[in-house]
Order: sequence, then structure tokens, then C-alpha cells
Amino acid sequence: MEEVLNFIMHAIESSKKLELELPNIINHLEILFSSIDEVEKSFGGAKERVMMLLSSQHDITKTTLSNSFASMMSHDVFMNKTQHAQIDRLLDLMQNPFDMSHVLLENKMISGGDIPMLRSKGTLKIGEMVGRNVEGLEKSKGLEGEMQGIQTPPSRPKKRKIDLEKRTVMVPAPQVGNTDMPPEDGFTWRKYGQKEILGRKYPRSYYRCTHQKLYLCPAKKQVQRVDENPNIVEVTYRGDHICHKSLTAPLSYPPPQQLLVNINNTQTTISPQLSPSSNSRWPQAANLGLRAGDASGSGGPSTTRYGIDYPVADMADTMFNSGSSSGNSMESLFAPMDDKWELDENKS
DNA sequence: TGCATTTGACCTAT
DNA sequence: ATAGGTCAAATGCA
Repeated sequence: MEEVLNFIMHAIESSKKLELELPNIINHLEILFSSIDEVEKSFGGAKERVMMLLSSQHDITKTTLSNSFASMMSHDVFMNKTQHAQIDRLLDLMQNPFDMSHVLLENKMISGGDIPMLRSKGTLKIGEMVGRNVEGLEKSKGLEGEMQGIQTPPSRPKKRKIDLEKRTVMVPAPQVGNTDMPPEDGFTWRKYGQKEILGRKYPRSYYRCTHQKLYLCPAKKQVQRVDENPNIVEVTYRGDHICHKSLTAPLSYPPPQQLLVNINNTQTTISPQLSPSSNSRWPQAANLGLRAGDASGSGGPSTTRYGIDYPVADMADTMFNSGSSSGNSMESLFAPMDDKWELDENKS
């Protein structure tokens, strides 16, 4: 653990140094790059070692980790309630690396080598695992043996009234116009609530399917900005859309696919993943997040449309859904990912 | 006028 | 008691 703290302290020092020198080096890209690189590597090293500790220390407890963080953070910073909560979340992540939403966030924040590391340890799976939360994990008995003794944290409230499967995806928030608008995902939603969430900087918005009353469609989603990066929103889907199955429903939408949104420092990519357990109920990858930068997304209501032309979405749809041929450019882009991130179903 | 959003109140699980 | 989730009246907009 000492080594971890050394890495973290070095990263913090490097960050401070970078902050101080920023005005001077902002125009010297090479120096800027090496400074950022140093910070990145230090945090990466820390995380790598924490992961190693986690794999070897089956009885690691949240308390001991928390104490380590607390002592580290208390050098000259008084941690308030929110910061404690954020550390709690980080600890949850460390003990539950399966939550895809966090993993994606981590992939953005740290070097790209980390996810392969997780993958090689067999601790991370895409497909069935994408975005599945703790409840989903607990149901997934086959995974227990692969958790390498990492215990799911003593959970906070697991289920509320509705016992629906939840899936979380990270999508880029709109950069222009009304950035509070949820990303487009091909469905029409109606906002029915917003709430401040303890330990989170940004409020959580609650949406239900516009056709809930008409078609008794139970689909809901929660949209929340990520604390660490407001440019990313965390979208949690619950319930299946049945509105499109109704004979009297509006025009159908394109077949949704499960997705993986892969965010890194400089660009955002959206990678389609076939879902083993549900191949028709989750939002289409191509549509998610495309509202960012879409001028039409500024201002108007958050509801979207069935059967209306969406040039950008269509373009992406074409890229992702242009049949099973392996010739399209997007597939070539994501091919390495697909090869490495083996779906559970393919294994069995 | 009808639909969507806002927001305080209420409900419910822990 | 508390926090997350939902309801519903008030309000805004086209």
C-alpha cells in the first residue's frame, strides 16, 4: 500500500506542478505533453498496484482502504462530506470493477493500458457485463468464480419499488445548446422528476417513456452528469420498451443494440456490442450521444421521434448496422476491441 | 388547448 | 431517520 501512496503522492505533486507551470507551458506542447504524461503514469501506476492488491488481498476491507485514502488526503486538505462520498464511490469501483460505467470513466481518465490489464485478469467482461450493476452481478452466478475473491461491497439500498434490470451507459453530453438535455437514444422520453443525489455534484433526472400511459410502456431512464467529467452523462435504463411492439404504436425505431461507449482523452468512440441477454431492448449505439454538437438539439423538448429523418443518426446507423459484412470502416475501427472483449455467450 | 418541464411533497426501502 | 424514486399541481411553450 505504501507503494500505492507513493504513486498517488507523486501524481498529486506532478499535478500541482503542472497547474503552476500551466500558463508558461501551455504553448509548449511537448513540455505540456510530458507533464500530463507524468501525471497519467503516476495515477496509472497507483491504480495498477491497487488492482494487484485487490486480487491478492481477498479480505481487503473498505475501511482499511478508506483509512489509507483519508490519511493521504488529509495532508493539507480537509475532506468534506462530499469528498468522503466520492472516495466511497472510488472504493466501490475498486472493489467492484465490473460496473461498466465506472470502467468507461476510468478508461477516459487513465491510460488505455488499464482496461487490457483488467481484461487479462479476467475480471472484466463486456456484453452481458456492460453496465450491469451489482444486482445484476449477484444474479450472475457464473461470474462468482471469476471475481477472484473480490467481494461485492456491503451494498447500499439495492432495490426500490421496481425490480427491473438496470443498465448503465456513459455517453458524451451535448457540448452546445442546452447541455442539460439527455443524449438522444432513439426513444421518446418524458421527464418526470429531478433530484439531488447525495455525494453527487449534479442532480439526477428521471425520465419515462412518453408512451407509458398509452401503451403501458414501462421503460424508464435516469440521466446524471458524471462528477469527474461533466461532459459525460451516465444514463441508466430500466425496463423494456413495449410501446414499439404495440400494433397501434407509432413507427418503429431501428433495432437497438447494446453498446459500449469508449471514451478517452481526445476522442469519443462508440462501439456496438451485441447483447447476449437482450438483443432488442437497449438503445441503439449510433444514436446515443450524437446529439452532442447537433444544432437541432439545442433548445427544444427532449422528446425525440419515431420515423422522422435523423441524418446523423442514420449515418451512424448505417455504420453500425450495415449488415454483418466486415468491410465497413467502423468495424475495422472496433475490430480489435471486439476481438479482445470476448462476450460471455461466445465462451459458453 | 395539449403536452412537456419544473419542483415540492409524498412514498417506500433500508 | 434518511435517501432514492415517483407523483402531481403549477407553469411554460407552441
